[in-house]
Amino acid sequence: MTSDDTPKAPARAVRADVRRNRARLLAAARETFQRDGADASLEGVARLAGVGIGTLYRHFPTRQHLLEALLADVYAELAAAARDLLLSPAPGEALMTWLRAFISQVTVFRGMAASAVVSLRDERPEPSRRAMCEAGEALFARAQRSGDAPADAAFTDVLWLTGAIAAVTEREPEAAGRLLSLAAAGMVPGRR
Amino acid sequence: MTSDDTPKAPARAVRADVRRNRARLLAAARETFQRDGADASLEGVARLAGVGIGTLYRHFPTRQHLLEALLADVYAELAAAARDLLLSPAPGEALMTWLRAFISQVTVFRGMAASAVVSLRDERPEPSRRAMCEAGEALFARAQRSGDAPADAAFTDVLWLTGAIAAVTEREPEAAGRLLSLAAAGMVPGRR
DNA sequence: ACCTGAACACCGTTCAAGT
DNA sequence: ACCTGAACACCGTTCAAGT
Repeated sequence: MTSDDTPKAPARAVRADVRRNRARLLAAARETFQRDGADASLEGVARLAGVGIGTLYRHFPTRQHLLEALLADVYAELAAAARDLLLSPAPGEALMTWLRAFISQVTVFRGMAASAVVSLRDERPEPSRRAMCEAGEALFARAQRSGDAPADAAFTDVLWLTGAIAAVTEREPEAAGRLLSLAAAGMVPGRR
Repeated sequence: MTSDDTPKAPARAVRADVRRNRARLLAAARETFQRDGADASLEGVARLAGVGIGTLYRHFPTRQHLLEALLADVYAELAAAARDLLLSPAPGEALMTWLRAFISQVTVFRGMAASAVVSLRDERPEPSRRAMCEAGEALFARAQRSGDAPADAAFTDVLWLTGAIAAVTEREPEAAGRLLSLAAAGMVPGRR
């Protein structure tokens, strides 16, 4: 935030190191979690990244921090997808397409969806998640206006319910599709 | 299964011990899990039950076995509730009441609902769960016949979805109620 | 036949020492 | 300022010894 960048700051080289370590840790975590699930050994992640376990903890104090860093990329993509879908003509169809994408993206590895549900409950903003929620909410509000989605429902609940489906079906896309269709059409329609 | 019970079998006294240990373990697990959640230390459960850790493992080879033994009681109560509700006049209302009871009963402690979802996915019969599913299915079939529930939906999916809601809302009854209402009425009604 | 608990294995987490 | 990895703590699980 300093407006003048005097040449007394030699923090550049160090920063590159830190950033590279962070990137390596994220890549290693992605690879490890895809193979062993979100409960994989963090020691293994650090080893694959080529850093000490202490460095992992310095960057990501908890496993959930590491998982949310991976989710940030997913949320950014989903935000972009929601903005694109806002241009499509059918509001209900567009919302459904986006919810299917949400489930698909958030079940890249076992345990990721559960982590996403936790992150969605978190009160603090977190930029990429906030962007996704805003874009998704616009998509949902349009469906409400067109009468495709219930006027009295909250978008946060829609996303929560969709996350719940992702979390229980995990890597069974057909089952996820069935449960999403069921929740979309209604288990006991006509209920308020 | 022997039709003659010859007096040569002195297994009675031992059996009483075993059964008492099992009962103590279940009571201790219930108490411990209610306080610390389903991921509580099993060492603590054994200590509270007054038995060695080896005895716990002899009775329940995995944590999930222990949790499913606790769930068996819940399932038995839910089976009875479903049979009672089959006598009520409004099929849709009766189904909703039962699904609410399911969520409530299966969220007695943190982590119980996740265990229930796992147990529901299990292929093997398991008497009390089978009884609950049969009674619940009758309730659901009646709602389908009266046009309150979709004809093309499977009861196992309805229960799975309800379990998912229980698992993510856990000990927040208001949230569970909202998500259940949303899934009942439909997030995007008119979808197939 | 069942129970016990010491022993083993494994993992998360911290922090003193190093660069 | 950041990194390292040994050290500590804790827990799940087994199994030889006991009753």
